[in-house]
This record gives sequence, structure tokens and C-alpha cells, in this order.
Amino acid sequence: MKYHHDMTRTGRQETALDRILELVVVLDEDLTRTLEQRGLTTSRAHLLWELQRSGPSTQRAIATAMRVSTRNITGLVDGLVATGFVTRESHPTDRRATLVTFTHHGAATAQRLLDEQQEFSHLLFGGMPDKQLDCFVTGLDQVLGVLRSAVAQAAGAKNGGPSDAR
Amino acid sequence: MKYHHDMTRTGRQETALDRILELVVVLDEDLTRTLEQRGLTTSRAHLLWELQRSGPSTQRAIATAMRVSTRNITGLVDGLVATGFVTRESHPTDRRATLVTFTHHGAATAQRLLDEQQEFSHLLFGGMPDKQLDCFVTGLDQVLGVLRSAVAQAAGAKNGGPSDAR
DNA sequence: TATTGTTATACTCTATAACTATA
DNA sequence: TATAGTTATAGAGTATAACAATA
Repeated sequence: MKYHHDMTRTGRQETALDRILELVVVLDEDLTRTLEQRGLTTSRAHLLWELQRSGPSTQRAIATAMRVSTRNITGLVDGLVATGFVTRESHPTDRRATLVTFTHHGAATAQRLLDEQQEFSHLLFGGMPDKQLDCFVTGLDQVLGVLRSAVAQAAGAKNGGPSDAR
Repeated sequence: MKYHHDMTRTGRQETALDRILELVVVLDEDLTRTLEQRGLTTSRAHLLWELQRSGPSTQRAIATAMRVSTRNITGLVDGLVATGFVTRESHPTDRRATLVTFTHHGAATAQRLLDEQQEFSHLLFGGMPDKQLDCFVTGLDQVLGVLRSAVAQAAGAKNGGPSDAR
């Protein structure tokens, strides 16, 4: 279905949502495929991303940042250790804890993912006129604002994430 | 980080991608939560969605439409049967096949999800001026165009989905 | 011989709960 | 007593491969 200017307002709003949902699907496919080529999953890449933000971290800290259970982090780190992206180093002062630390390969991969994200933004928006880009980001911000408040409201009634994560 | 008009072009492009990625995350959270309230997961809802498009279908047909393995469909249908959304009916002419069919509850739920999607589009875009909405959808279409061709190109080199799905 | 859907097996992500080793 | 991370157990989604029933 194409987008026509003579659609009803309601129809145009539905079209907008359809496009967003399709964008989510295609974007997820692209991300999954790209990561798979590097031997990563989205969850493991998320962990690498947090690790680059924070430097060597305990699994507890990573669990809190990612808002998942510590058990989950054990599994993700197991996978990342097995595939050579990180190591478990002993914590200098707390012998219960481990410091998840990049290997050379892990650090290089994390940096490359960041670089590729920048390239990707060029691919997506390089051909878009300034005013169009402006307007697009404004629209995104508005939608995000509505969504965030809706999620926050709904989340207020329930608990946010696993009982374990913080 | 706020969006400033005096950013570099590259910076503004990166901001746009950041917003999109955040949108994906928040949207996924919202969707997952909404479906969970109805006793559904995203995969099972996807199956219901296909079923509403096509009417009672064989598992093979659903697997093809969803581009997943038939084994996967077996599991999803098992779950939907156990939770009362669909039944397995015997195929009138092919005794190997089953026809996955809505229960009353399943059909009502699928319809409600569609209605709620329309309401959701009102929530997201109801407050957006016509011109802004226009511009936003145009931007989405451009991004989708680039993405689709990138994915198609990458998919051309590999296989698209499980060997089983079609 | 080809196809439908199952069972067998395996991997990933996710959670809670019990437990070990340390603070 | 509290905390870090593990093992135990469970459920969901995904895949391939072997197999039974039927075309």
C-alpha cells in the first residue's frame, strides 16, 4: 500500500505505524545478520556494548546495567568467553567477584561495531536533505516522548525487570 | 543528549539513528508487555496475525508465511492450543495435514489486537500536525527503501530463512 | 518418491530458587 | 547477615535431522 496525501487522517496515522513496525522488523533482521557474521548475538553484543561504556565490570554491575538476572549474565559471559571476546579476571579486592574484561579481539570488535554504526547512519541518511532529516528527527522525538511516558506509566504498576537485577 | 541544529551533519545523522534504535527498544518493550497481558508472546501473536490474514491454514503454510521451520510451528501451535487460542482440525482432503483454526477466544483476541493497533496509532500520532506527519512518513519511507535494498542485497548472498520453510 | 507434521537433539535467551564462597 | 556468582530447574523460540503416516 502506498502513502497517499488524500488518505483520511486516521488512515495516514495507521500508515505511519505500519511503516514503523516494518522498520523494526527489517532493522532487527539486518542487525541480527550483521552480528552473526561477527560471531555474536544481539544479547552478547549488548553486553559488549555495556562493557565498552563501563570498562572491566563485575557480572552484578552488568546485570544491573542490562536489567537482566545475574544468572543470565553467567550464560552470556560463558558464551563470550568460549568465543574469545572476553575473559573473567579476578577482582583485586573482592574474591567473590570476577571482572569481565575484553580480550584484544573483543575490544577490536566492539570498536568496529561502533564504527559501523556511524557508517550505517551515513547509509540511511546520507541522501536525505537537511530539512527532511530535521523534520524526521523531530517526528521521532515526539513519538518517543509519547511512547516513553506510556511505558513508564504501565511500568509503574508493575515491577521493572527481574527481582535479581538490582 | 539533545538534538541541536548546530550539530555537524554527521552528528545529526548519528542522532537520527540513535533515536531509531531507541524507538525499536521501547516499542518492543511495549509490545511484549501488552501481549503478555493477553497471554501471548510476539511469536505466537505473529502466528495469530497470519491466521487472520489467511484463515484456517496448514502448519506448512504458516511456516512458509512466517519463514520459520515447521518444527517451530509445531511448538507455537502447541502453546496456542494449550492456552486456548487455536485448535488443530483435520484437513478435509489431506489426512497428513492439520488445519490450524481460531477458537472463539482466539478470533476475538486477534481482532482486538488489530483494534488496539489502530488506537495505538492515534496515541502516537494524534498530536502531530499534518505537515509533520507527512514529513515523518516520507522520512520513514526513504529509510525503509535504503534498508530493504541493503537487506535484499545481503540476503542474496545467503539463504533466506530455514531450509525447511519453503 | 515427495510431503506433513512429529519426535529427537541442540543452542540461545530468559527467569526463580537453592547453594557456595566470600564480605 | 548480606552479597557475588554458580548450579539446578524451567519455559520459550529457533534450527537440523530422522521418522511415520499419507499423498
